[in-house]
Amino acid sequence: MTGTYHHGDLRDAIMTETLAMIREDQVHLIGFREIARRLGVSRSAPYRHFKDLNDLYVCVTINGFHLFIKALRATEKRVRQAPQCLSELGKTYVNFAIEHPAHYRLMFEPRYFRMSGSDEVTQLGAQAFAILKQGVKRSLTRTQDSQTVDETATLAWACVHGMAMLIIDQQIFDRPEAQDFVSRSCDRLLAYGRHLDRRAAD
Amino acid sequence: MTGTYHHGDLRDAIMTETLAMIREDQVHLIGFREIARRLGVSRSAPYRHFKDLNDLYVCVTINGFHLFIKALRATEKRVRQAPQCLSELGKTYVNFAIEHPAHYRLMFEPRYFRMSGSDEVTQLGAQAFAILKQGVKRSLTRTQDSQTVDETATLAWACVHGMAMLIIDQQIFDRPEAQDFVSRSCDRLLAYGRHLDRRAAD
DNA sequence: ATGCGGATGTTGACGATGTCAACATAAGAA
DNA sequence: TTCTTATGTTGACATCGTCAACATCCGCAT
Repeated sequence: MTGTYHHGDLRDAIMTETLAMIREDQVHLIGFREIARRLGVSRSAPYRHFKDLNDLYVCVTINGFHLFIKALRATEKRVRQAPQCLSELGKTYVNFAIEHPAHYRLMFEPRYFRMSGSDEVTQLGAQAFAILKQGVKRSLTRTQDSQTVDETATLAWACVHGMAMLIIDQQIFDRPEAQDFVSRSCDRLLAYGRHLDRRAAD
Repeated sequence: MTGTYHHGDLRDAIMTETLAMIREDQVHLIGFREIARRLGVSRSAPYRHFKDLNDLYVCVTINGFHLFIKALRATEKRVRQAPQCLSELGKTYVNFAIEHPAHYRLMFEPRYFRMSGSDEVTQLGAQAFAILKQGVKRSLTRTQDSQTVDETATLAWACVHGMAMLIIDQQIFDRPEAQDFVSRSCDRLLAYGRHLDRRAAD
């Protein structure tokens, strides 16, 4: 922070730059040498803060999961009625991907970054899925069969994940349009769920 | 083919090896040097057959799209009744991903391979989507509004793509179990579509 | 205040990669 | 046969991730 020798907050700067590069579709350029160059710091300075590239990715991914889980929990608290809650969880899910595309990619496309697994990441992913599953379970008032709940939750996950990927990947829509699409789609899928739930009573 | 100097069918062998490495989760190892090593050929022999790594990926991807479109068209012909046809198209879609995971990744996760776009690939992707969209359109007997058709097709795509990704990515299920899940889910989503279609008549 | 230890940044080195150019060999046409 | 073209090989270069050795700075105990 004094002259120029110490950067002051290199660790944070590296993580921020990484996210920026992912957002700007420059994943192929990511590397300690390039990041260091952009931050005006010598090539292996990053090694003082991260064991290796994989470690950097894991750290940012964990941050992302914390943000994600926080958003899901907030929605869970905000909407008390079960079926609406599920639909809102879906919107929150996809909107998170729209608003934090770089984090989302790290979290759900780890292969894209040649990231190898981490117990903490696995566990956070499970936590997030548990929230979604809980939402499904509460909205299926008549069918509480565990296998059905699991399968429905997986299907719900597939739908929101698919929407998220298509939107941030191919940029089919721009922001407001995408959010409208997501909102309508989640409502439609919810209506479907309720429909099924009723029929399951037969 | 004679002694050992000429390989005989190097081009094909390279593409096959590439697919094998993707299937075996060794994308991080893919490279001309490594592939050449595995095929017992010198390091830059592949350059006689592909301009560069990106070109290799594009060629394999194009093959994949041809297989994919063929499978979709076959289903389209096999099932004449509109709504069932859509559901079957969905199953065909996801089953293709299950049976050709490496091709599917190349086709729908181009970023994963640092693959830069190609007009031919884009065009083949559009062809595939058109088939899906046609299936949606034919099954929405009362709602032919173009925007609704587009949006529904996109949602359908998101659902099958999401299923495909979750299955080949996280290997949630093994083969037969996955296919059952897909089959049930596509039927459920179809029932949903018909339900909506009926309500749209109001 | 001084001086020392740990945290942070730098430089040199190594093996690996993608790619190009120059060269070698084989297959097929004339 | 000989010449052309397709295919495979080797050498070279810039780049990358990473480690080890070295330099500089900050904060704390004296």
